[in-house]
Amino acid sequence: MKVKYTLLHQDKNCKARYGTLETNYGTYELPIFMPVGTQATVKTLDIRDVKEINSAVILSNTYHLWLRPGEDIVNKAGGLHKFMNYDGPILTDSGGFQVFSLAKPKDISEEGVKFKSHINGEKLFLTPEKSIEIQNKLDSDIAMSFDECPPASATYEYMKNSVERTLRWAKRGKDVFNNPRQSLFGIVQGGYYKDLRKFSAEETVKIGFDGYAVGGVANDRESKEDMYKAIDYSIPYLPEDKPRYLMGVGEPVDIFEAVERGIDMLDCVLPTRLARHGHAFTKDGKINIKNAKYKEDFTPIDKECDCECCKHYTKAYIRHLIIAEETLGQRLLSIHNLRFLISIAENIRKSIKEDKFLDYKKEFLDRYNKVNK
RNA sequence: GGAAGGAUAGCGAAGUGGCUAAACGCGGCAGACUGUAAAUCUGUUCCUUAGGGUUCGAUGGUUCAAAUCCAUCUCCUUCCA
Repeated sequence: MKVKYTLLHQDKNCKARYGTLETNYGTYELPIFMPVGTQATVKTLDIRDVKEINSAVILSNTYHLWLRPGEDIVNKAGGLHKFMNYDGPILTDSGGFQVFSLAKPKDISEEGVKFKSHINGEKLFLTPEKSIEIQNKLDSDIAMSFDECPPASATYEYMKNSVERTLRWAKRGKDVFNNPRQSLFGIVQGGYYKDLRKFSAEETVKIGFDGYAVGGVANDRESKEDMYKAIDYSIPYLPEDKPRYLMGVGEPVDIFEAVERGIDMLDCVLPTRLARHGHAFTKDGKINIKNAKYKEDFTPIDKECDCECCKHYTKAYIRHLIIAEETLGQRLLSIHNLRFLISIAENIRKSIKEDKFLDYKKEFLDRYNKVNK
């Protein structure tokens, strides 16, 4: 089935929305934070860990699975869900982000994008049709349109051409799309140019998708204000009855700012990457567990947190694990950081239903920023 | 008792007359990370009141100049008795 969004309540004081998303694997409340599992695994976690933290949708990546193990193998396994033993919704990114992270502007043509494999340097060519065909085979619940994700610093002229090409790619992808149980989301680009965001959003909606994403954000060390503007420039042109997904964001503060502007879904590698690098979110700000001051700190990372890491382990122990490069440390911190963001999303949903989103946002951020720098 | 090799910053290890407060690695201390080329990357790591000061086992020499050459001593490793 196609995912179905139902708007149940909008906060009286801002654009924050509470709703539900019906999927092949049940109905979930939005807004949600979605963990990233690029290579059919949320790094360091077992699928039981992922369920334990009350995760809903998880991400995977077309580009990575295309290269390894190959979409045909995943297809033979019975699709991505069976392959990775996950009976919840999966969203696959199209490889569009890899256009940003792996390809150079000169490698991008009307037909598609030339890549050099990050694994062995092999020359690869990915097109909108190919991306969709791979995603159809992977059999995720939500496929993403193949887009160019240009840096925020791109010139107006570059961005305009890119937006127009991404629209043509979106159309081409939709035309070959043929998996009846899968949904397809379009992606709004346009950087921080108001008119390009509007144009991109309106034209993407004209093509018609099951949901809409705001992309091209948080990829160029731009200011947070610019990033929030990009959302503001895009949202007004998106239909109310479709889910809105902000791609690749973010930090706790960004989740609040995005939801306040009408975003329903977010994903980010930050919680798991920070975890692997020894950083942890806490209600009193982000901490670096490797700091010497935690050497003899026998308290949990966040004593108010309900995750398996905080219930059973101390900072001193996790610090030891991370410094000794024991993978359990990375796993425990990943569980904690993901649970931290997911529980924020839970509280956000509750607050929107009570028209108290802005109160919750202020309460959370006042405390989070107080000690943090 | 004899022979050979060695002793360099917290550790390991380069350096064999000036460009050396001394490469590099580890360890230590910090920082970055936003649709994952990311268990990665960056900075820093003798003291300092920032002008300098004191270093390369110890002491004494040679030299304009020594971690680098010479002498003696101390300790370590290996080999021969």
